[in-house]
Amino acid sequence: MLKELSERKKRILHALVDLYISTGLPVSSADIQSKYLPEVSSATIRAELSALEALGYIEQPHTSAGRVPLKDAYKFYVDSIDGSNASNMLTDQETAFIRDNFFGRLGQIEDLSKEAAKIISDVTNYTSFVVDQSQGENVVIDEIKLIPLKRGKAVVLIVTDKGMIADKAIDVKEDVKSEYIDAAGRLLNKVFAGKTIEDIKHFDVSEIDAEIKGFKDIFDEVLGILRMYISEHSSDNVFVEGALKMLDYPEYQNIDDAKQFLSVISDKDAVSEIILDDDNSIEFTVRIGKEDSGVDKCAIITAAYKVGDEVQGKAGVIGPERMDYKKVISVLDYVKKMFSSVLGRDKLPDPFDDEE
Amino acid sequence: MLKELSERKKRILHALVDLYISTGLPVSSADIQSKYLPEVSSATIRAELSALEALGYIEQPHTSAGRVPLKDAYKFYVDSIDGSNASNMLTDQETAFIRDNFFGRLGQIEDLSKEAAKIISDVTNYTSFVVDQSQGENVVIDEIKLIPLKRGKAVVLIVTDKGMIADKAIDVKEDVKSEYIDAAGRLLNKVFAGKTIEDIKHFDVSEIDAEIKGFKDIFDEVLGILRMYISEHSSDNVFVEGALKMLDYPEYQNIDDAKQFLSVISDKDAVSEIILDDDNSIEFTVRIGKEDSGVDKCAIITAAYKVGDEVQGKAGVIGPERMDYKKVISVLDYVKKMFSSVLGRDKLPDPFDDEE
DNA sequence: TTTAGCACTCTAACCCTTTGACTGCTAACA
DNA sequence: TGTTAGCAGTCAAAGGGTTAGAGTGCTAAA
Repeated sequence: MLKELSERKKRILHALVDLYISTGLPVSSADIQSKYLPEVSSATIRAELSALEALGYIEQPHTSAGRVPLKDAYKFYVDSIDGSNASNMLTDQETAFIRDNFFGRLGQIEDLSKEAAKIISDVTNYTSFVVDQSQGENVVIDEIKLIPLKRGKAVVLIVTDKGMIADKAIDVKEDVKSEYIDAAGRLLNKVFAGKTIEDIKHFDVSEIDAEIKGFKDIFDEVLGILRMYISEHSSDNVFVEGALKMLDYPEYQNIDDAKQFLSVISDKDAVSEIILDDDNSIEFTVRIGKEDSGVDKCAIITAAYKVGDEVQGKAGVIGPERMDYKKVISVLDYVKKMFSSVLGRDKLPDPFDDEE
Repeated sequence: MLKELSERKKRILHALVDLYISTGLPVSSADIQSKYLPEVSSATIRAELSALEALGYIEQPHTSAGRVPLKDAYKFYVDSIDGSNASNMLTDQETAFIRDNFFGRLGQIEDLSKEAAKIISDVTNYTSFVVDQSQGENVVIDEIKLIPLKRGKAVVLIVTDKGMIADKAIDVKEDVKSEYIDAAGRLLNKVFAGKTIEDIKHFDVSEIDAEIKGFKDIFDEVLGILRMYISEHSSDNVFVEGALKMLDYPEYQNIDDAKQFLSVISDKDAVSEIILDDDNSIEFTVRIGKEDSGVDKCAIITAAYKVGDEVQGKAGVIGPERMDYKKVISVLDYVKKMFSSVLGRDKLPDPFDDEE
């Protein structure tokens, strides 16, 4: 199906997508001729367009209209940029903006993900998302801290190799001694430290039943917190920004489409399903017009960010099919580097101060 | 301005608002006559409508159209229900739904607020909000805990009389001794314990400059966390549900209005500003067509929920002016009771089990 | 193979007319 | 004096016809 096109056909197809991306209007042979191929006549281009239409790359909304790209045309277009030097599409201001915002935020992976989503949306003007997968099932519990407060409360801190995953206040009996809490803490560490989330899932309480007798209440609370984390965490690590920006594009001037889009995008489970269902090993994914997801008429560009060889999460953009792919890919590429840099303390191309 | 209307004018005005609420279309004299006042002719009603128009209650979109209610008409309409027995508007299913959902959730005030917002939106089919004010500026800091972790990190816990307000990981130098952390903790408590959030706002660092010398880094981090809390917390306790439901109403079929509405409603600061700027002492507020807030064309109904005499927060609905006021007021009234009941452990009209 | 020229097609915009839903007014009536 | 029936007047919305113009496909010549 993807038969090799002649060089001129390629140029024409590329020009057509380019024009359509910037205007959103059907592209005529004259447009292409005047702005991209002045050396041939519009009649020639018309003939080529006819051929491209027969090949299924483009179509006419009606007989006397220009051509509009179809999925294959976008795919062709995306392929033609992916290989090239994407990141120099960004202006110096833009890279500076991204970098400054990225390093302005220290700290938690959550803040970082959220910030990244905001940055991507700000720079591209499309809806963006970040799914953080770093806190997955192979997070190892380093330590559990039990800190007694006043009034019969205590705080449980669960510290992992990737940071903190939970901090909840629980009730303990008002009159409990601090030695008791300490003992409970030691027991909890004995039981949980070194285990992964995956381990906890299949955890069998009866095995250690005898030991925990005296600390049943506290033990159950902690187990409850861990279980909660396992069941709820999947939606906690999805960050969507700029959902309303989609309404600026003519594709979404129809209120029903807009509503459909917004309701999908504000459902974090749905978002994470859409994002995560493609192959983890591919660094860039571009999907155009995904019908079954509830966000048809959309293109989704995803980049996996890694530390070393391990995928830590995905960041991406969701926008109209007619999207500024070059820019989006450039931005995602740069953000990807930022992520690797911050998370893995790699060297960055630009000099900056960040001590470990 | 609120001159007393004749009984017939009242009936006609009430009928007109009723009809307009259910259809959303301008109401003609014949509509009112056939469905509400068959004993007089449409001509008579026309004469009355003319009078009501002169009084500023209603208007015609254009000469040959029916009448549409203006703000005063809605106010009149709302007044006419507020006094009556509002809560029997709800079906048994509805009260059961509210009650079950309310008590199904135990626990944190945040979960409760969020759940309440969801319930209100589900039952009324409008956008709802809950603002929790129980964690205001007179929260007293009980204690600050500094807990050292591995790898040069430490956790700061700020405990208040109302619960925990912050728990952030901070960096400390890798080689710092635990005595140092303890000392820093003692200093922090000396400085902050017993103070309110309000106090912190006007806190003058220079006063205690000498003492904190050795702990400057940690001290600054904690102060940063507190400042962050002060500046950001106002948006943490605003819960909005069902924002997209507004798009179902014909008033918001225009994409620009919809966008305007959504952008206001998804900005929590803006929401809390809109909600909180009216008098705290009034238990029910109905505002119709608030121009300056960015959500004109909307009516906002707010109920303050209390424990004892103290306002704990506000819950409400934001919807088209043409809103089912009776139902909304009934729902809010019932939710109000639920809140008082759960938070204050009052007695409820219905029997249910809730042990202290 | 490319090009210029031309006839053809189809949408979008515009204007004009018609329709029908209301009202306001008036004259008659209780 | 208040109410009503009847009727003329008004206006928005819908329908229909025309025009303008943007673009194409085709053809014949270069």
